[in-house]
Amino acid sequence: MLQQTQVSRVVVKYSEFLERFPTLAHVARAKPARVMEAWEGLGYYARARNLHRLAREVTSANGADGASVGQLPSEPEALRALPGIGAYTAGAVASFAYERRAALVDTNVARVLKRAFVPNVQIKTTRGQRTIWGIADAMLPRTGRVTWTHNQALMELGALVCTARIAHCDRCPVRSYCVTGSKPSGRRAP
DNA sequence: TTCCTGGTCG
DNA sequence: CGACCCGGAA
Repeated sequence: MLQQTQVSRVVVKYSEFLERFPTLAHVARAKPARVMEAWEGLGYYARARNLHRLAREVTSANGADGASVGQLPSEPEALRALPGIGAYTAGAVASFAYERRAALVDTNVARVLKRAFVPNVQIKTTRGQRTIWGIADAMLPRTGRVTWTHNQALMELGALVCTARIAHCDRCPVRSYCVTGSKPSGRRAP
Protein backbone atom coordinates (compact mmCIF):
# COMPACT_ATOMS: atom_id res chain seq x y z
CA MET A 1 0.00 0.00 0.00
CA LEU A 2 2.84 2.34 0.73
CA GLN A 3 4.19 2.08 -2.80
CA GLN A 4 4.00 5.66 -4.03
CA THR A 5 1.16 6.38 -1.62
CA GLN A 6 1.34 8.64 1.42
CA VAL A 7 1.42 7.07 4.85
CA SER A 8 -1.47 9.18 6.12
CA ARG A 9 -3.78 7.69 3.52
CA VAL A 10 -2.53 4.14 3.98
CA VAL A 11 -2.80 3.72 7.76
CA VAL A 12 -6.60 3.69 7.86
CA LYS A 13 -7.00 1.39 4.88
CA TYR A 14 -4.29 -0.89 6.17
CA SER A 15 -6.01 -1.72 9.45
CA GLU A 16 -9.31 -2.18 7.65
CA PHE A 17 -7.61 -4.48 5.19
CA LEU A 18 -5.96 -6.57 7.90
CA GLU A 19 -9.27 -6.87 9.70
CA ARG A 20 -10.77 -8.31 6.55
CA PHE A 21 -7.73 -10.32 5.47
CA PRO A 22 -5.69 -11.20 8.59
CA THR A 23 -3.19 -13.38 6.67
CA LEU A 24 -1.93 -13.97 3.15
CA ALA A 25 -3.93 -17.19 3.20
CA HIS A 26 -7.12 -15.15 3.59
CA VAL A 27 -6.14 -13.03 0.59
CA ALA A 28 -5.32 -16.08 -1.48
CA ARG A 29 -8.63 -17.70 -0.62
CA ALA A 30 -10.65 -14.58 -1.51
CA LYS A 31 -11.96 -13.69 -4.94
CA PRO A 32 -10.02 -10.94 -6.71
CA ALA A 33 -13.10 -8.69 -6.62
CA ARG A 34 -13.17 -8.76 -2.84
CA VAL A 35 -9.53 -7.74 -2.64
CA MET A 36 -10.21 -4.91 -5.07
CA GLU A 37 -13.09 -3.80 -2.84
CA ALA A 38 -10.81 -3.55 0.16
CA TRP A 39 -8.37 -1.55 -1.98
CA GLU A 40 -11.00 1.03 -2.94
CA GLY A 41 -9.73 4.60 -2.54
CA LEU A 42 -6.04 3.77 -2.58
CA GLY A 43 -5.48 3.95 -6.33
CA TYR A 44 -2.84 2.05 -8.28
CA TYR A 45 -5.14 -0.94 -8.42
CA ALA A 46 -2.56 -3.10 -10.13
CA ARG A 47 -1.06 -3.43 -6.66
CA ALA A 48 -4.20 -5.17 -5.42
CA ARG A 49 -4.03 -7.61 -8.28
CA ASN A 50 -0.34 -8.21 -7.64
CA LEU A 51 -1.01 -8.77 -3.95
CA HIS A 52 -3.60 -11.40 -4.74
CA ARG A 53 -1.23 -13.15 -7.13
CA LEU A 54 1.53 -12.95 -4.53
CA ALA A 55 -0.72 -14.44 -1.87
CA ARG A 56 -1.68 -17.36 -4.09
CA GLU A 57 1.94 -17.96 -5.03
CA VAL A 58 3.21 -17.85 -1.46
CA THR A 59 0.44 -20.07 -0.10
CA SER A 60 0.94 -22.71 -2.77
CA ALA A 61 3.28 -25.52 -1.78
CA ASN A 62 5.69 -25.26 -4.70
CA GLY A 63 5.59 -21.48 -4.90
CA ALA A 64 6.96 -20.62 -1.50
CA ASP A 65 10.55 -19.94 -2.44
CA GLY A 66 12.73 -21.03 0.41
CA ALA A 67 10.18 -20.09 3.05
CA SER A 68 7.54 -22.17 4.73
CA VAL A 69 4.13 -22.21 3.06
CA GLY A 70 2.10 -19.07 3.69
CA GLN A 71 5.15 -17.07 4.74
CA LEU A 72 7.08 -14.51 2.74
CA PRO A 73 10.71 -15.37 2.00
CA SER A 74 13.36 -13.45 3.91
CA GLU A 75 15.95 -13.12 1.16
CA PRO A 76 15.68 -9.93 -0.92
CA GLU A 77 16.41 -11.89 -4.09
CA ALA A 78 13.58 -14.34 -3.42
CA LEU A 79 11.24 -11.51 -2.50
CA ARG A 80 12.06 -9.69 -5.74
CA ALA A 81 10.72 -12.64 -7.72
CA LEU A 82 7.22 -12.12 -6.29
CA PRO A 83 4.61 -10.01 -8.13
CA GLY A 84 4.47 -6.40 -6.92
CA ILE A 85 7.76 -6.68 -5.05
CA GLY A 86 10.50 -4.44 -6.39
CA ALA A 87 13.89 -3.53 -5.02
CA TYR A 88 12.57 -1.27 -2.27
CA THR A 89 9.83 -3.56 -0.95
CA ALA A 90 12.18 -6.54 -1.04
CA GLY A 91 14.70 -4.64 1.07
CA ALA A 92 12.00 -3.34 3.39
CA VAL A 93 10.52 -6.78 4.10
CA ALA A 94 13.95 -8.37 4.50
CA SER A 95 15.13 -5.64 6.82
CA PHE A 96 12.03 -4.75 8.82
CA ALA A 97 10.21 -8.08 8.97
CA TYR A 98 13.21 -10.43 9.18
CA GLU A 99 15.98 -8.13 10.43
CA ARG A 100 18.20 -9.14 7.56
CA ARG A 101 21.26 -7.10 6.69
CA ALA A 102 19.69 -5.68 3.55
CA ALA A 103 19.83 -2.25 1.91
CA LEU A 104 16.68 -0.35 1.16
CA VAL A 105 16.12 2.79 -0.89
CA ASP A 106 12.79 4.51 -1.04
CA THR A 107 12.11 8.07 -2.18
CA ASN A 108 13.15 9.42 1.23
CA VAL A 109 16.41 7.49 1.48
CA ALA A 110 17.30 8.36 -2.11
CA ARG A 111 16.83 12.05 -1.38
CA VAL A 112 18.79 11.92 1.89
CA LEU A 113 21.75 10.05 0.37
CA LYS A 114 21.76 12.32 -2.67
CA ARG A 115 21.88 15.50 -0.58
CA ALA A 116 24.38 14.07 1.87
CA PHE A 117 26.90 12.53 -0.53
CA VAL A 118 26.14 13.06 -4.23
CA PRO A 119 24.15 16.28 -4.71
CA ASN A 120 24.47 16.33 -8.49
CA VAL A 121 23.25 12.80 -9.10
CA GLN A 122 19.91 12.46 -10.88
CA ILE A 123 17.80 10.19 -8.70
CA LYS A 124 15.24 9.42 -11.37
CA THR A 125 17.66 7.87 -13.83
CA THR A 126 18.74 4.24 -13.74
CA ARG A 127 22.36 5.23 -13.30
CA GLY A 128 21.52 7.55 -10.43
CA GLN A 129 19.57 4.79 -8.71
CA ARG A 130 22.56 2.46 -9.08
CA THR A 131 24.77 5.08 -7.44
CA ILE A 132 22.35 5.62 -4.56
CA TRP A 133 21.86 1.88 -4.00
CA GLY A 134 25.64 1.46 -4.00
CA ILE A 135 25.96 4.05 -1.26
CA ALA A 136 23.09 2.51 0.71
CA ASP A 137 24.73 -0.89 0.46
CA ALA A 138 28.14 0.45 1.48
CA MET A 139 26.60 2.14 4.52
CA LEU A 140 25.01 -1.02 5.93
CA PRO A 141 25.86 -1.78 9.55
CA ARG A 142 27.26 -5.15 10.62
CA THR A 143 24.20 -6.95 11.90
CA GLY A 144 20.58 -7.27 10.86
CA ARG A 145 19.35 -5.88 14.14
CA VAL A 146 21.30 -2.66 13.74
CA THR A 147 20.38 -2.55 10.06
CA TRP A 148 16.72 -2.40 11.08
CA THR A 149 17.41 0.74 13.11
CA HIS A 150 19.74 2.16 10.48
CA ASN A 151 17.19 1.86 7.68
CA GLN A 152 14.40 3.13 9.87
CA ALA A 153 16.47 6.17 10.81
CA LEU A 154 17.36 6.93 7.19
CA MET A 155 13.72 6.85 6.13
CA GLU A 156 12.52 8.91 9.06
CA LEU A 157 15.25 11.47 8.48
CA GLY A 158 13.91 11.96 4.97
CA ALA A 159 10.27 11.93 6.04
CA LEU A 160 10.56 14.31 8.99
CA VAL A 161 13.68 16.47 8.55
CA CYS A 162 15.26 16.23 5.10
CA THR A 163 11.91 16.58 3.36
CA ALA A 164 11.35 16.91 -0.37
CA ARG A 165 10.62 20.61 -0.54
CA ILE A 166 12.62 21.88 2.46
CA ALA A 167 15.78 20.23 3.78
CA HIS A 168 15.49 21.69 7.33
CA CYS A 169 19.26 21.54 7.82
CA ASP A 170 18.93 23.68 10.96
CA ARG A 171 17.43 20.73 12.82
CA CYS A 172 19.29 17.92 11.08
CA PRO A 173 21.26 15.56 13.34
CA VAL A 174 23.77 14.63 10.62
CA ARG A 175 24.34 18.05 9.16
CA SER A 176 28.08 17.94 9.88
CA TYR A 177 28.45 14.80 7.75
CA CYS A 178 26.35 16.19 4.91
CA VAL A 179 27.66 17.88 1.77
CA THR A 180 24.50 19.95 1.38
CA GLY A 181 24.05 20.81 5.05
CA SER A 182 27.67 21.73 5.71
CA LYS A 183 27.72 24.22 2.86
CA PRO A 184 26.82 27.74 4.03
CA SER A 185 24.78 28.37 0.90
CA GLY A 186 23.43 24.87 0.70
CA ARG A 187 20.76 25.00 3.35
CA ARG A 188 18.00 24.75 0.80
CA ALA A 189 17.03 21.68 -1.13
CA PRO A 190 18.25 21.29 -4.71
C1' DT B 1 10.64 5.88 -19.93
C1' DT B 2 5.71 5.98 -19.10
C1' DC B 3 1.69 5.03 -16.71
C1' DC B 4 -1.00 4.40 -12.65
C1' DT B 5 -4.77 7.26 -8.35
C1' DG B 6 -5.78 11.31 -5.86
C1' DG B 7 -5.21 14.26 -1.68
C1' DT B 8 -1.97 17.62 0.01
C1' DC B 9 1.38 21.17 0.44
C1' DG B 10 4.55 24.92 -0.71
C1' DC C 1 -1.23 24.98 -9.63
C1' DG C 2 2.79 21.72 -9.96
C1' DA C 3 5.38 18.50 -7.30
C1' DC C 4 5.24 14.99 -4.24
C1' DC C 5 4.01 10.52 -1.97
C1' DC C 6 8.03 4.60 2.55
C1' DG C 7 7.34 1.98 -6.39
C1' DG C 8 6.68 -1.35 -9.71
C1' DA C 9 5.13 -3.25 -14.17
C1' DA C 10 4.78 -2.97 -19.03
